[in-house]
Amino acid sequence: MSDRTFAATLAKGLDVLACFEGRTGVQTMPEVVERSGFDRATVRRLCLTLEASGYLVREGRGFRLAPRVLALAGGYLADLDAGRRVQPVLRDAAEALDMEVALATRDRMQAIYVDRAAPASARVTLGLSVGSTLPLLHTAVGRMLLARSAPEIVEAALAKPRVRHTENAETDPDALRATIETARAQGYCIARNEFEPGAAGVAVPVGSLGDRPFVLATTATVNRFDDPEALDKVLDALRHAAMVMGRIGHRVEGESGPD
Amino acid sequence: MSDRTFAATLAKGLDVLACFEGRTGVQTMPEVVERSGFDRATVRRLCLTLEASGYLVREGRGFRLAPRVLALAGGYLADLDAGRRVQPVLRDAAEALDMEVALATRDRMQAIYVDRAAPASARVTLGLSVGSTLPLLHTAVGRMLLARSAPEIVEAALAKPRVRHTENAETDPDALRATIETARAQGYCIARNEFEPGAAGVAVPVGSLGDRPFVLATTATVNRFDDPEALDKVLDALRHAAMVMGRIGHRVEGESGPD
DNA sequence: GTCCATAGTGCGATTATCGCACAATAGGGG
DNA sequence: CCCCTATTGTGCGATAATCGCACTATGGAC
Repeated sequence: MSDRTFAATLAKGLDVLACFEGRTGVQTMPEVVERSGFDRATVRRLCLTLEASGYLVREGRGFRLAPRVLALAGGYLADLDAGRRVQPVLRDAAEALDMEVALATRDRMQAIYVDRAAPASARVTLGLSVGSTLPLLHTAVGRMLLARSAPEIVEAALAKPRVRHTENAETDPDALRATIETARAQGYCIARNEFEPGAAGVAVPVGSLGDRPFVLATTATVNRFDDPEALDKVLDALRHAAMVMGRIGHRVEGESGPD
Repeated sequence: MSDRTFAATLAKGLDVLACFEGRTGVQTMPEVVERSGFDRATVRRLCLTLEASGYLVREGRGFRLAPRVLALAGGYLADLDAGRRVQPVLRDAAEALDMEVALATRDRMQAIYVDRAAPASARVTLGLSVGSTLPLLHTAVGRMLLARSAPEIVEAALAKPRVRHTENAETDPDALRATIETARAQGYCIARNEFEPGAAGVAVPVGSLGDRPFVLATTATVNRFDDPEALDKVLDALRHAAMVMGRIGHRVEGESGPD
């Protein structure tokens, strides 16, 4: 059926491209066929096109994402003016707290890191970077994002088949709803031991771009936030950073045009 | 003409998506029509599909890149294991030198930042972030990349219409070839005042992924590298970082499969 | 209200795309 | 060495996706 508002081939191509997220190493065509469910000939055509367009590179008998995809992310970050408006703030906060600090938003049913900073002393815990994704339900970032999302998003998140990342992950929908409600009410969210054992996260809101909420978050070992004073210090720093960063995406009127 | 190895619609869609790189703010459909050269109906169809697939978001009468594009970049970075293998090294080097340090590679005819780190004390100069692009000819990063690229790439770069970013930018092809050759010979590259007045950059090689070279680079004010000893210190730090980082993309055999 | 820029639709012609069946190639094991 | 299988590449007809023109609708500016 022909549809004037939808280019099926493009959508399929993007699906194929998405098959390369999350999997490290090269992917062979049979693997992509398996994951995408498309016909072998179709996958071949799409992969070759993606290669010709620079988004994939051939390596041996398989394909791999090309640095071209970074350019798209660069466009998004440039739009936020991340280099100037986000990075310095994250760095200052990270250094002040001696903890990793990240800016995140929501992409579909996941939280996604937009940018991050960490002091040299910070221990590498999860190895997250720009574009890394986290679950919405079992992280402070995710819950804070949900707290600022439309109810149908929250319900959709709760409806999805839940994966327990740790023993301590809360799985009861009502309890989760309550956590999210609390986050909304108190203006911050904290989660311990639910995504990664021994790790805890804190998140606070930072404006939004369109209807996309953003949050500032930090991660540390669980005990780091036990002392209320320590937690306050972290919250203060994050909120200060949030204030400095201002309303993300709020560019000065009329300066969107010039290069 | 039908082509079994090329999906025209996908390629066009990607072209449309690429129209959103580099431009900040929203783009209206007429603007995209202008830039892409496609028919209005085609652009509409492709934009709507990109929106449906989550790569664009509507905002008022225009479109904007969605955080979805970050997920692709995240896939690329995860493949490099950037969070664990790259970030800590960049951070250590940045702190040791008290300068911004970045990992870059080549995307088409541009240098592109893969990742970066900067100490809190570093002043924001250019506002670059992951996915930011730089010219190949007039930056240290670019020249070091060219020094490690196939001759035809170098010639293509030289053939492109050159833009002078500053008064001091070298424009003579032979002189540029010589600079690149020098970079290859001495194993590092330095450029001053050619891209941004008052700024200088230094770059050293760091292995490669497939046939894609990577470089480590740092930026500072011009006088920072005047003293040979200071330059040596910077080079040492960068080379040390390069060594620690090891051969990028060289994963341990057999660990590409498991999640 | 008119005017202009932008957005959305109908539809016929074209041809890109699909997906099967077949051929070629490449490893790997016996 | 040869066979067996997994993968890759190709021919081709049927299908319907895509194109692009012309027309209509919307909506903000004045």
